[in-house]
Amino acid sequence: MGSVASQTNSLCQNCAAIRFCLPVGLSKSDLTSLGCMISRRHQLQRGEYLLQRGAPFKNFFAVQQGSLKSYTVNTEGREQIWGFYFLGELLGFEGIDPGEYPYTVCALENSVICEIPYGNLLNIAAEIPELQKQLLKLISQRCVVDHFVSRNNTAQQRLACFFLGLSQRFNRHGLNPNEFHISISRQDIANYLGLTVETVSRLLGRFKEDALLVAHGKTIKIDDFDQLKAVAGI
Amino acid sequence: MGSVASQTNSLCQNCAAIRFCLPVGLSKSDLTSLGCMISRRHQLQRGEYLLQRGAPFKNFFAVQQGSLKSYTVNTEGREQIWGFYFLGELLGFEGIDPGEYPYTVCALENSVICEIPYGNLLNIAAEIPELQKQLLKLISQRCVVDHFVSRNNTAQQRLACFFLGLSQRFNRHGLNPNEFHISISRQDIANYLGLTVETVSRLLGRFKEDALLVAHGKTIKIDDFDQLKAVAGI
DNA sequence: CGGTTGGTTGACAGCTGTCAAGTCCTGTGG
DNA sequence: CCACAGGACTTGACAGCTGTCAACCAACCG
Repeated sequence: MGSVASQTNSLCQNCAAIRFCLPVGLSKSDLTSLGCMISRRHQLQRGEYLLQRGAPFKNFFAVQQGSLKSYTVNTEGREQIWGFYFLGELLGFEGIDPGEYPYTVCALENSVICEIPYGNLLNIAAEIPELQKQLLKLISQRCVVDHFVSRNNTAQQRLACFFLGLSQRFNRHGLNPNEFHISISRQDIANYLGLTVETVSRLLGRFKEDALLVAHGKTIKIDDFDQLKAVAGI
Repeated sequence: MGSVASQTNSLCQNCAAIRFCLPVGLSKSDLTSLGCMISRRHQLQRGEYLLQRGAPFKNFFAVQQGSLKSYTVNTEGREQIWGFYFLGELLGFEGIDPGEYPYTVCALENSVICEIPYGNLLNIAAEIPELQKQLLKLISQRCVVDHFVSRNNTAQQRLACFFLGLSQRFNRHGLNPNEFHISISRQDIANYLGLTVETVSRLLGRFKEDALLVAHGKTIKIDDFDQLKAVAGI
């Protein structure tokens, strides 16, 4: 797990996520204060860990580049994925109450992650109303994201919901909502949705047949949004 | 939907949830400030609505008595339950980002709910560090609660997880973790877990046979915690 | 007492998981 | 550039869990 000593005062100003991460609505001086909050930036290779389940809660993290997944392992040794994290998204706050992180987090691709000490963030958020608002907004957003796929849905509905949710998130980030690249394996998709790889694979085949979307490797191209929504049941 | 004009200055001081709701760690004067935040208290009969999906986000809510469920209805007319809310638990923050509540909330039994205008709460939280901390802690708690049951689990694992989670929450509230009363119907349990009533009913029968727990109507009595955890796979 | 709602139990079908084999992709090393 | 190895992904056969449909029982209430 690498890290870089950096000129923290410009960390946020030059970030690609400035329009939707924590800095939304901040003045230039407030932005500098926030940048100074960032205690370090983790540079992770694919498969490297940002944190381990049970580690004492100290920091929030924000994705500056790349993507991550969080997961736990149950007694049977099965991985259970909580969520995926993309550019500008926050993670770690589920550790506040228990005082330790409830999940392990690892990089899906080469990634850069900002580490923000929680205590400092609280202090500065109390002084900058816009930051406080945005902090809560991002947490709220995350809660909705993780409810987007319901346990009630059939396999087909879940998978459709999953892609619609991704599309929505990427769109928010200024990316193309119709075609995007994810570093998530079929296994991880299946796991996140509570399905098996085989089921996911079969459904992707069916989605392609029905001209809903094409998953070519890690590239997703949504061909028929309305139909996909219909299939998703939303 | 009824409401009571009230002496807001003492609202929090006499509440049964004072030790785990928002007031944790507050001085008496801070407590009064918080109490004054409460714009009204909703008194709901069973089945009455606190809010409807799509209503503009304005307030947080805290459960002062009773219990609630939040849910959406999909295009097929199927109810999809997001969560249940008990004494001292917060709800509504999922509306922050979208600017509207993403779910309908209705009372599972006769309940009393504190309404806390979001803007005011932010202002006061910025001034009272303990309140800010507790606010985030409660939100964090909720995020973990709703991840307690994984989509990966089998029906049996989900149901076991569900009761373990309830037990943990009630324990936190100073109630008996081994035997408790819930106002949740079998249908709502099934729905929350992504199962059918029939499956839940059958599993409850099996749990009883295996001496794990007895569900007599709405009363849950956990007989063998370790075994139940083993079944839950946690 | 009867009607209604909620809960339980049974029979059966179908979706999805399991197991297995085969194919594609990617990175590595010659 | 090619060959190869290993993993990721796809496809098929089959079984079993869970959903669906139906009937029945229990509790509650007018």
